[in-house]
Amino acid sequence: MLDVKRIPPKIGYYLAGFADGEGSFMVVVRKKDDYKSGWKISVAFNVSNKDKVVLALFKRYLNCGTLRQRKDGVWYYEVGNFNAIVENVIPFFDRFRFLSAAKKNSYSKFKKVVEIIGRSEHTTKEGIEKILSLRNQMSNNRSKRKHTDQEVLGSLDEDPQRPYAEHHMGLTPNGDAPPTHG
Amino acid sequence: MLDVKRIPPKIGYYLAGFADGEGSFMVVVRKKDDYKSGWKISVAFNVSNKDKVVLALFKRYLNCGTLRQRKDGVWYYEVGNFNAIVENVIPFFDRFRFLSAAKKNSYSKFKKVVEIIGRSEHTTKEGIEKILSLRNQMSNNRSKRKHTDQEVLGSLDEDPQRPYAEHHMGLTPNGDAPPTHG
DNA sequence: GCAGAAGGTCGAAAGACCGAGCCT
DNA sequence: AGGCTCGGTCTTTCGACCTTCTGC
Repeated sequence: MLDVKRIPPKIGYYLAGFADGEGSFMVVVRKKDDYKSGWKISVAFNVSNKDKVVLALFKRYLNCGTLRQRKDGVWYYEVGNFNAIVENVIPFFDRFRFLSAAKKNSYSKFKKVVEIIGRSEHTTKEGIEKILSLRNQMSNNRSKRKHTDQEVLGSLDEDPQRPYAEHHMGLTPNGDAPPTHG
Repeated sequence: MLDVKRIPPKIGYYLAGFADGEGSFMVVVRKKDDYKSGWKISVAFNVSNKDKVVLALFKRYLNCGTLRQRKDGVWYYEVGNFNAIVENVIPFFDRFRFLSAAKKNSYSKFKKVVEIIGRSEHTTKEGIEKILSLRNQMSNNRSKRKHTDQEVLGSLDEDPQRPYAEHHMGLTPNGDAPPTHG
């Protein structure tokens, strides 16, 4: 757990102000065929800038995340590790709070999604429905998304035990009869 | 003069961090035919954002400047008043300092230009040369500029009494012989 | 079956400018 | 003659996404 009391306030508030303008809290929804539900749901925090200095301060004081240079030359700081989001990122921004309406909004929705994932409900239909709803309420929604709610939720209605039931009815992968439990 | 001691540090550092990412210090060079030198030189500070909240805090705590909404919907905070730059903006950012290399650079160059203008040297050829040089050293230079150094400096070499001397050698605008001083 | 690191990219939101016009 | 405000807009930097790969 990040000890926010050890962070100099002048650094903390500065980074919070910087993140208010340049940062982004994301709910990531990706199609993954090897996932039971077919969807990989995660959260991430990122800040990008041409200048590396402030991003290095984020890495240092949040004590987590990765710093890389993108192909386009822009420096990119990102925390995708769920435990680090819970133990470091959230305690930081709960101490050094956002002031803009937009960031307050997306951050509070982000935290609700984190709670759902923390209870491992992001693998259930109900959890995913809640997460998609929260994602839609986020102010940073730019509608650049590839997968609509309908696409995600529709696929969840299928029986996960027989994902290709429609196409492989009555067949097992190797053509043999299904094994019994005995 | 802005009393920076009265600004809550948490607000001050937050705004400095925000300005590090979203703000801009500008040296403004505009063509003005009714100016003696033909060029109007000034400085300005601005911050823009879709969200109005933080910009309103700038106006409140810097206690100067204008806040407006552009045609494209983006909110725009700007300080163009020279006295306010000297009495409010600079004391603020001298107290709540920038951390990124890029902003430190452009801010220090900006202050040097302010000093030159403060001594009223921006009306002399030497002053304008210094200002253009500093403008070129600024990290926020995006080369979007309309007027090149050559264009500005070249026009300063001309005798203001005979602005088209090079092209009208030996000719007066009406084709008559040049008038004598008598 | 799930998570994280790393790499890549579109397009809107910013920055970073300019000119007119008003005021003194 | 010069300072400031308002109105406007071009261009690039980002925000906000996506994919693949690796590991257990």
